[in-house]
Amino acid sequence: MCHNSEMKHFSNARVAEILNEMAALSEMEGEAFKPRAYERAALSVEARTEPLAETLTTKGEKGLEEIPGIGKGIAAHLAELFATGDFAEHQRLRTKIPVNINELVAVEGIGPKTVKALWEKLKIKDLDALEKAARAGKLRDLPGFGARSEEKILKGIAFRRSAAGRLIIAAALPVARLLQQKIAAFPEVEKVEAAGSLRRMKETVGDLDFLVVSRTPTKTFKKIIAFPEVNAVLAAGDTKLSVRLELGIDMDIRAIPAASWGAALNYFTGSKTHNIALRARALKQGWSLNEYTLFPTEEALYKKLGLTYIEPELREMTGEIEMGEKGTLPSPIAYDALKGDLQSHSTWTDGARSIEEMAKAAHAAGLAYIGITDHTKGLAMTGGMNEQEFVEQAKEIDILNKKSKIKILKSAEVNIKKDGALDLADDALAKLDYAGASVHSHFDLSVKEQTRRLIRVCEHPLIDIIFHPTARILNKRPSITADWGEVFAAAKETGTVMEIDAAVERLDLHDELIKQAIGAGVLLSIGSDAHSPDGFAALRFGIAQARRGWAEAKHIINTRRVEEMLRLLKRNKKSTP
DNA sequence: GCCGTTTTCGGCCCGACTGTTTTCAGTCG
Repeated sequence: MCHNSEMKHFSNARVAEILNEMAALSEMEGEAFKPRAYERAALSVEARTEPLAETLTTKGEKGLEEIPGIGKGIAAHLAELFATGDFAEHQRLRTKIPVNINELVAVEGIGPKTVKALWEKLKIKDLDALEKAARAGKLRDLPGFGARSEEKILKGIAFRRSAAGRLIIAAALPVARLLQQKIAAFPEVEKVEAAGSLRRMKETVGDLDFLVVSRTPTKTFKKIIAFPEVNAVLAAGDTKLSVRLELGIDMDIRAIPAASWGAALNYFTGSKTHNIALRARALKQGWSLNEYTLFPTEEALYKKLGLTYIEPELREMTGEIEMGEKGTLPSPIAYDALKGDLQSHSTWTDGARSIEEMAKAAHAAGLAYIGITDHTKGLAMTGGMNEQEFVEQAKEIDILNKKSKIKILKSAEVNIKKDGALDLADDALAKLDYAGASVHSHFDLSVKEQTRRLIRVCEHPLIDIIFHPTARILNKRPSITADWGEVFAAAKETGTVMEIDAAVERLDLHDELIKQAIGAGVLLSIGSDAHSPDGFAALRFGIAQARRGWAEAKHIINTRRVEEMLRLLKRNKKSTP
């Protein structure tokens, strides 16, 4: 039995990391099914809001077993982890191959088998050693490796490094909220807020910036230092505390007087270039703006500057000041504006839950309709469906729609082949309520080929939406390169909708391209890309990205009721003369 | 290692693509 006081601290994110490491380790062992089991468990843990430590304390191992993907085996491992700081099976496998697996497999194109070979033949443990070996041309001696593999790996490392130290917003936000709650609960604390890129809902954040109004700041700092989430103290003064979080990023906390809350919040929210422009504007008006200027609210600050209030997501110096001056800023889409979700998956392919369960979860998330967009046959890895299977799925959806509280739409995520052709026959596409298509391979075609490929999809009369258009994976795979001006022009011309995929590791389209697409007159959709009921929570991040791209509700088709949304789709429009 | 209104044991893992290969291993969502 473990008692709470003796329990080691592990956040859900950290547990998920360890489970993913177990997946890789058992993959190296040549296990066929265990890796998938560990991966599923990791996904499940990552998506959970309640800390596992709490589940374990209140409900014991049985409570852990209730989590989908966690059974007796993993529950026992986790109980051991929380009690002792590690578990025997993990230690046993790690001793065999003592390398930084998560760091290595994060490089695109490197998987567990490669990691194993790298360790056994070259004793490569981490990214630095891998880079050195690749530069020295040592990798090409390994079986199955050549000069091109080295090149590819070096490219992967470079991309990985350029992203290092930044967390995707979905990983940072829950921890920030938790820390905020804990600090807010201190009796001497009057106010606490997270500022910085997190408040601007940037796709990745490099650190957390907190502002706090406290009667006894040093006392507050002391208590923060004692948080289990804090790994090390970098600096601790009277007004500023800087710590390294277990999360892998730093956190700065600044104690400020309540009277300058607005100015400080504004200053520490950024962006830097936005702030510089505000300060220059103040100087022009004959006064000086800094974080200590006496503005209790941001609203008062913007008003004094002669600007309409500018939402944090818009503060990236892309014209917001000029428009704030003229009062022509867009009203960004509200966080509760979506009436439906247009991309989700079920057990028919790689989703974790049935259509019925996904529909129920979408309803619980406040949606009125949901599109089921399971994969097509070309993506065999996901169990992609053929034409006949779509017919069968349609029957199930018809039956569910008779009793479902929300409208379930028949759709598909059709795979786009190298040349822009699709892997599902037109007559199958015609039977759907709408169809989306997306790129899952051939990421590095030339700009010309990639552009032509996407335009060809736009020109298909039965593809209504292009899902995750750039195919990027945050911190892992760069966007495909295409002439987006040309692609958006074709989308506008053909009435093809571009998606903002809200999946936390995608956020695709991203802010800049969203703005460009809107400028080109293209309509957008926001899709959760949910593979489980938890997946709908991601919609929030898609909306944030839309706001950062200056999208208003009118630009996003699924802010409309289902009939109205469907009328906007290419397939339901009368052909223009 | 998980899961079960077809199963508490035997299913799960489907195939395209890449880079290296003369027949295949590894990655990917």
